[in-house]
Amino acid sequence: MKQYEHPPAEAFQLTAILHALSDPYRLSIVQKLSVLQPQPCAPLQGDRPKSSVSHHFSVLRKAGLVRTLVVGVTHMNSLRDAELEARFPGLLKTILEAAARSEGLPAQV
Amino acid sequence: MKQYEHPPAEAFQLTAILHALSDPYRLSIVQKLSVLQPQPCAPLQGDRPKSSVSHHFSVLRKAGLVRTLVVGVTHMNSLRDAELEARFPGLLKTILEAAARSEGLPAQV
DNA sequence: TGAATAGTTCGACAATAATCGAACTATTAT
DNA sequence: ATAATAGTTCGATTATTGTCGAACTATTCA
Repeated sequence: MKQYEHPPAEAFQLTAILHALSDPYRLSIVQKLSVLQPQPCAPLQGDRPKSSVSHHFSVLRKAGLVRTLVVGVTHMNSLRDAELEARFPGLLKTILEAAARSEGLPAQV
Repeated sequence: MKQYEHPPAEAFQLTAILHALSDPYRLSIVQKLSVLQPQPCAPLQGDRPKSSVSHHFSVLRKAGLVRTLVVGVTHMNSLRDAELEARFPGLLKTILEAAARSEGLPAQV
């Protein structure tokens, strides 16, 4: 049951977090996790091949957004929301609110 | 006195904003502007060549973060903070606070 | 043990983005 | 008109990211 490395909260880098969330697919993963967590990778996969999904989760983990717990054969992902809140208060919540706002609008012309 | 194109606030894309701010140099420009605006490009230039600076300002403009007003020979930049606040409440402020927090810490090991 | 499941790692390729010199544009000052 | 100033645009180069198939690992189940 080998587990992942996760950076400690003190090592979170704002620019890495912003970069991680600047990808629409990764942002959508974080949005879905914010509603239901923890959750394995599979339901968040969309139509992408597993190797891409794995790559994006790795980016999210390295930025400190997601913690992945290996439980048997599935990898359970959750947001590190408490740690993020302690390190960068309001950041995740505000970005998630903004993400919710930018949906359901007429396609960007 | 030709002026720039700036996207309307309704067209702001969260992911473009996050991407723009995920670059440390651009983030530092936005930080400096938040303290003193409007401001020409030159004082924000650092040690970079003009063409790079120009590129980064273009990214910031296209994301909707910065408005550039051509005044005579200088280009005065300011944050589009009111419009950003209307479109994505709290976003810019929270990111700037996070940026302030992530400074003055021991180098990331 | 063997097969199924869930996801990772590797490696190659494509796409996007950053960097920077050189030439250019617009405005102001002489 | 000429020159100086402030910044842009172009084009080439490099660096960083994203994508995806194929092979691999770890765990569970039969």
